[in-house]
Amino acid sequence: MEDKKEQLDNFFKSELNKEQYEAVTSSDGPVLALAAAGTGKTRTLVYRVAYLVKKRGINPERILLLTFTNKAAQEMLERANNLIGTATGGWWGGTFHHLCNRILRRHSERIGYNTNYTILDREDSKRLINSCLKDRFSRNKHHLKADVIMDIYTQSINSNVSIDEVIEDKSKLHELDSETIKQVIEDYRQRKKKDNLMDFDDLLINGLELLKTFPDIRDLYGNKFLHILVDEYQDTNPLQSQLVDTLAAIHRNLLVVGDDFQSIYSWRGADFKNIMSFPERYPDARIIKLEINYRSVPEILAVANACITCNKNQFQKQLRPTRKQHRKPVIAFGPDGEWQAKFVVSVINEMLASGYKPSEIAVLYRAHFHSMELQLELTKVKLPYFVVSGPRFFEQAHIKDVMSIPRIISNPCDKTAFLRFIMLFGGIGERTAEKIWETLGGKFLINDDKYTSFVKEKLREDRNEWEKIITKISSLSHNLNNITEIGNLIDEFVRVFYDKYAVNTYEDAERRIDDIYELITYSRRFDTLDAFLSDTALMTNLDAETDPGDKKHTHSIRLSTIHQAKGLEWRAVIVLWLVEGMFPSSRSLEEGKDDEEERRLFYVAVTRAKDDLCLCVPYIREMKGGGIMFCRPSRFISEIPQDLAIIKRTRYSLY
DNA sequence: GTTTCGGTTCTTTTT
DNA sequence: GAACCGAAAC
Repeated sequence: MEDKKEQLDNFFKSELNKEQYEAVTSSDGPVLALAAAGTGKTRTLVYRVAYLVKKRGINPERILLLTFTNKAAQEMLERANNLIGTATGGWWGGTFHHLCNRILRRHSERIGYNTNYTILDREDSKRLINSCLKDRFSRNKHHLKADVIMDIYTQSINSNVSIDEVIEDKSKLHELDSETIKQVIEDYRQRKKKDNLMDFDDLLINGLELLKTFPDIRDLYGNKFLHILVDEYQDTNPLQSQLVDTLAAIHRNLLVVGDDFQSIYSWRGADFKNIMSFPERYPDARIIKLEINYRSVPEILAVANACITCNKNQFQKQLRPTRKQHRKPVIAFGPDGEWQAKFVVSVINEMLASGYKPSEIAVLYRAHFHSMELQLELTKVKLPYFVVSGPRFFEQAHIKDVMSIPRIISNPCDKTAFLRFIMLFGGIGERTAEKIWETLGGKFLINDDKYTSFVKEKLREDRNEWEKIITKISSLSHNLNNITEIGNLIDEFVRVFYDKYAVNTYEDAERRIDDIYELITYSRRFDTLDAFLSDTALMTNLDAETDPGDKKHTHSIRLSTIHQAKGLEWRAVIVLWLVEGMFPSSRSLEEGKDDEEERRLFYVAVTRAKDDLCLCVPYIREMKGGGIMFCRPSRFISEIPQDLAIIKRTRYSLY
């Protein structure tokens, strides 16, 4: 027995460096791990989980692992399971939204919500705000945009600031009618409550409210989670940190991991000072610094270190290399986007020829549209690539179209879904759809006579198709939560109606129909309709979330925004469009904001690379009107000392 | 009064 | 490409 324990100890010692070991094996109480890029942050978390279960005998159900994406949580728990040796279920891991959803599905009745509430994604929320706007100003012109209102609302919530303050802040730029905005936001709030809807922010607010107002619920979860681990702590917003503090109040076994250099979500309310004030909120916290970088060659780290010293408001620390000298990063100057695309293709070809696998190469950029030319070029030369969530899978029009059916089945008060569904049929537009909803009395009842005759009257050529769908839905009404039946229903809907609709509406109907079949297959992983709906609503992207063993992932070059590259690494990283106005983006510098977050973003891009880093700097940008614009190289390029990089000009080869 | 269609404008980052 | 707006077509 003693032997085994010692073996276990030695195992952890041999697998980790001194600081990692300290974090992994720390006894109870709060711990702050400041982990610079590539210093084994994930490794530390994974081993911590394994240590708690294996060495300390903690039941996995009593460990909560909060991460930035659901995928990250999945991966970590999988790796921990591998370490432990046996697959253990019952883990609680995922995003803050995920956690809140899980809690709310059990207790939301306490705050006046049915437990089968529907989650609104951004587009849904926007539509709902728009409809609130219309209700209030039916005829009168209103110059307000739903986008603006939502932005104000979200910011106020995520930064924990009053709506007035947000408006005042914005009013420095544009005059805003604060009374109207507040009215519309209030309408929006009430509509959500009445129709049993929650937007992303509501998940956090309501989750927190549940914990704050009901001591029994707070104690239930406070007691349950013996250990709480939080990844990417530098990107938590006030709401999220309150959630953590509330949940950790009883046991106080809290391990947070983060790096202020990599805080890139301030526009979502995140503030890296949150991580720095951790020791004030937890005076007994142990602070562990991880600075030894295992990922990148020294030449890349030199560029990263040079970059971040230009930020004044950071807590200076150095990345210490462990790897051998390799070669310097390349900065490539050339004419325009077309050149860049061709150059990148030639670089990739060179890398593939020298033995790199496609999956070891990533192309990163500031905004999705920066990769347009490259995508065309890659397609042309038939290099396999995949884009990490341009338009997100579940936010595409055709997916939302078919998803509207399960949504109204799950929550008959979901007006947005109902309108979307009924307006697919020719002859029914916004006006008619609203009237139909009124006839129904704000709730979808499949066999309501008044409503069926009304719809039939309005329908033009799709009457038969509509009847078939309705019959199918009502035949299902006893089996509502059965996911297989729902899959069959969508299948039938496509065959009877949507296939034809798609062909008439979209150029790429075939691809879209394929997507829908993929969706049906995907749905079969879930046990219930409700689980399917809430998981998909919280999911970013089907590609990013499906198993990494997928062919697409192992044989393709990855194209992604830097934001979505967070936490990942590749042998070779190519960064596009390093010119002023694109990166840093001109919008981020508006309103007198400083450029430090953009620089942190650049730092994140650089530190993703293990062996090779290539920064592209075209000097001509084609504008929308067809004109061109000359660009200055990004300040992040100018800030790199000349001797740290190899400068290339207008050539199609890397070395 | 409604629906549909065509033109215009904008695309930072995301749970 | 897709959301929004105004004008033609039903």
